[in-house]
Amino acid sequence: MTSSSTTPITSADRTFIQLRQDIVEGVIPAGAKLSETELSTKYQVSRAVIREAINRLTACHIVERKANVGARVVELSEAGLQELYEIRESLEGMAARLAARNMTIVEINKLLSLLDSHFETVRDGESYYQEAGDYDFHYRIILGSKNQQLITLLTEGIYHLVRMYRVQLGMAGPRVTTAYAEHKHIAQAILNRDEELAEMLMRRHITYSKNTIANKLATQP
Amino acid sequence: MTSSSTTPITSADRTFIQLRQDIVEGVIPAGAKLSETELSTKYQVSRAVIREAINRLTACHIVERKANVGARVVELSEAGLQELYEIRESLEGMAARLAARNMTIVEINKLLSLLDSHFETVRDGESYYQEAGDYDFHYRIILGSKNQQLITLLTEGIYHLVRMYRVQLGMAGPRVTTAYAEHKHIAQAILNRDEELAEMLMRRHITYSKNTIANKLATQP
DNA sequence: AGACGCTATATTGTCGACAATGATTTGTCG
DNA sequence: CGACAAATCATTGTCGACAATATAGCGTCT
Repeated sequence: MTSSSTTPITSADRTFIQLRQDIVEGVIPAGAKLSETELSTKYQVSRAVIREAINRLTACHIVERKANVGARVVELSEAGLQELYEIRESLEGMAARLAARNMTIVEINKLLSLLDSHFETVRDGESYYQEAGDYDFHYRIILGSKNQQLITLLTEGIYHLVRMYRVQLGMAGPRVTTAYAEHKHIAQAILNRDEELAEMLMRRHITYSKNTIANKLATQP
Repeated sequence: MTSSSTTPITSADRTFIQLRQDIVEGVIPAGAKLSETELSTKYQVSRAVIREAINRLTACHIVERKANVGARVVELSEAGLQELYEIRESLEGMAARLAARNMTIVEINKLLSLLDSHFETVRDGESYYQEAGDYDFHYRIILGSKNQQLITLLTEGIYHLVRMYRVQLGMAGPRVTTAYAEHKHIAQAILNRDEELAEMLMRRHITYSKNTIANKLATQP
């Protein structure tokens, strides 16, 4: 996290974040219709701020809106997951490449020590790693790219959709330790300033990750 | 193009498209402040629809908004161009890869004949190619990826920013014919279903394109 | 004279009401 | 009895007014 404490000032910000969280966490289920009046009473704000929140959600591709009809939460599908992860592969691969180019030494060292601390939790058998740890790792590499547009595109846009898939499919499983090794390799490539390798490893890492989730989706849709 | 003629029904749609065009074309200059009241009188609509239009523009990264302060058109900079084209390289590279995988034979044939028609205009010395022709080519490959999220991300989001850079720097020059050859090679790779090569060629093509624009920006900022 | 604090002003954020559009229900006709 | 059409209803789109916040200008104090 950067030290810029971006406290949500405006009411629309709070509602947007709240709504997004409720959708990602599944409190509002996938495919549900978002009635503006209903939500305005539920969240105790005017319809205008609900409207703005919904508009921002559509920008993240978390909800879809049709003119004069209304907005619905997106449906989670095999095809959608495939598409999303193709984009992730592309974008985060580039992020890894740029991180290998632009991350400072101290940032890389912090990344490595982060992985070390992860290793301990993994060895202790806690599956804590999956959610927060994985997020931390990818987040730091994205920031390390120093590409502001890429950063906002991923962190504000795509990542919440990714989280939505993960949360609503109840991710867990044997992939944890494997992912740790892959993270380690990526960090090593970044340390070596090997852009090519960093990108390739990240792309493969994400492809593997996609297959894991796709299996979950196939077995328990 | 799909046959779905998405006629902008709502007033906010029209205003959004109009505003976006005015910004991209430079009628509203880069860095300008967007006063809501001012624009509402200028475009003869309520402040609410101007607000919604501006919100959509921020989603495209064409304008930036600060809470309780206002919205400004983004500034065009060397760094911004760099960032934008790194994203383009990544995303359109992936699009080319997916196009090689998913485009139908008839789509590929149409792409090739499109290039043939382009060749004639190039040989006749018309620089028409640069704007519309280049756009057509990339657009078809993006659609050919069959990845809906990628399609909207590029066509609704990033491409308008790219166009803004191009338009406001007055693109033209000797790159035209070179780009044609690159396009030809990419199409050939797609025809051969060579995903790897298609992605690589597209990435290089975009890198070259970036350098051309960067030179313009360096000489006549 | 310079800096700090306060007030005035302009702009954005929020709200409730009205208008327009789409969906539903009901009634009539074949 | 089924299907089509018209009217009713609910929901979204749009608007003007009010409240909250930031900026700018002025005055005062050190």
